[in-house]
Amino acid sequence: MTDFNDKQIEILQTAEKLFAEHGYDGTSVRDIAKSANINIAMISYYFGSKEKLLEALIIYRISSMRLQMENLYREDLTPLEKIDRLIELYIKRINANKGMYQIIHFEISSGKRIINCDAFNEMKKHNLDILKSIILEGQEKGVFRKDVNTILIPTTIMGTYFHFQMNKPFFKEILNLNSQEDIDNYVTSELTLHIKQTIKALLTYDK
Amino acid sequence: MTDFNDKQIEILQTAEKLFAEHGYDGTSVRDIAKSANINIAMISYYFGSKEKLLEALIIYRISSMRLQMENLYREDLTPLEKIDRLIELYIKRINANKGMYQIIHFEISSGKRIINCDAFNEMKKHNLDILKSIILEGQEKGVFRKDVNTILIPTTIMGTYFHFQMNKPFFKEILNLNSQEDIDNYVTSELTLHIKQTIKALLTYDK
DNA sequence: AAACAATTTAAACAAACGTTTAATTTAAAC
DNA sequence: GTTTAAATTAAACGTTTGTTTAAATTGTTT
Repeated sequence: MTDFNDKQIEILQTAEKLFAEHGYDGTSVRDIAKSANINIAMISYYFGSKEKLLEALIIYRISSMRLQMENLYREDLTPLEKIDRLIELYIKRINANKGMYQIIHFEISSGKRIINCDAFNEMKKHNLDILKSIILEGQEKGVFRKDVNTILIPTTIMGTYFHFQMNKPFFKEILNLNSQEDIDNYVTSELTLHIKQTIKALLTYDK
Repeated sequence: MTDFNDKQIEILQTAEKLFAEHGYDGTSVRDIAKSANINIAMISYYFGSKEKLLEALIIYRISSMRLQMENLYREDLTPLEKIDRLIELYIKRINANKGMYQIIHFEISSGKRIINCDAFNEMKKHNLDILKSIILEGQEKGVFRKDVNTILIPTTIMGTYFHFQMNKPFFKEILNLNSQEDIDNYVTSELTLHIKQTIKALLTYDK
């Protein structure tokens, strides 16, 4: 089911790029074909339809998006250090799958297109469980406060990241970030720091 | 420039709803015409084109989106209380303009469509200035820490809110929120609390 | 080399798209 | 009541959309 040949993968990657840039509806199969240097009919030939191409793309990407968090859970780190590492992993993964997230978020939030987000939800649940266990560990050790809404912590981490990316033009202006490289640097330094600082403050703050 | 008659406003509101639900490209002028019970030609007649309709919509909405933050700045509250009020104002306004934000975010982040987001950026700058003065006041009073990235605080507030809304299906499932009413209640209680708690922790936490 | 299936192509398909036209109805002014 | 402008309509415009066809090419097997 998830075995695609080189040609199919090339189409999937091209589609991913264009869907992320211009949206699903904003991208025509001719755009994809031209960008991938293939004939239009090849999309129907390999995937059946444009909609099935989107489904295939989501399956193709999500299956390889699982976080390598299991080892983190077992590592010999303090709860605070684990939170730091967790945030780094989150950002690293989103950065590596920026396009896919852009697509999924729009298609899910629009709610119109019926896409199989079960795999996506399962992944989120799994990540949430790992976070829960880390926080519980911190709470038992008396380092973390107990009245935090654990479920909303990944939301704050990812929300901050995405909202920054969404308002790139604004931040480019007020932070004098002229190139994409400047932005990437700001993300991996300042933004990551801000998120770490925020979550750690939330977890350890005592009123 | 910003004076629309009743018919135009009806079209604008219908377009706002559909654009927010299905995206700009996902909505046809025929969809809008049918939903607003008008003839297709009326859109060209009143606005010139579909793209100009979008521009008119953004002008129409953004001009009435200014926050009533000026009074907040002058009110006799502690910096912490002002932060609380600020967050409430943020969420209240986003809730009232949910559709517009959905549209703007997608169109801006896609970057393809050239829309006049100057007014939008000006508004954000203005809100940022008010936040800066509140934080400065808190810092001078010794209540707030001084090594926070003020610029990214609205990003965390709004990002958390939007990322929650984007993942509604996921939260519906794990939080047993069955109706839209349940979700709205969760937003105004739990989610708002979480955001307040997070920002206050970030501002007052001392390492 | 012949036969076969898999791949790739150009061309055509009907449907939907945004927009325009020209005719008609409604409203206002005189 | 006639005239003039604004509002509204159905129909058509030329493109672009996703998809299919049938022929041509390539690769593999015998």
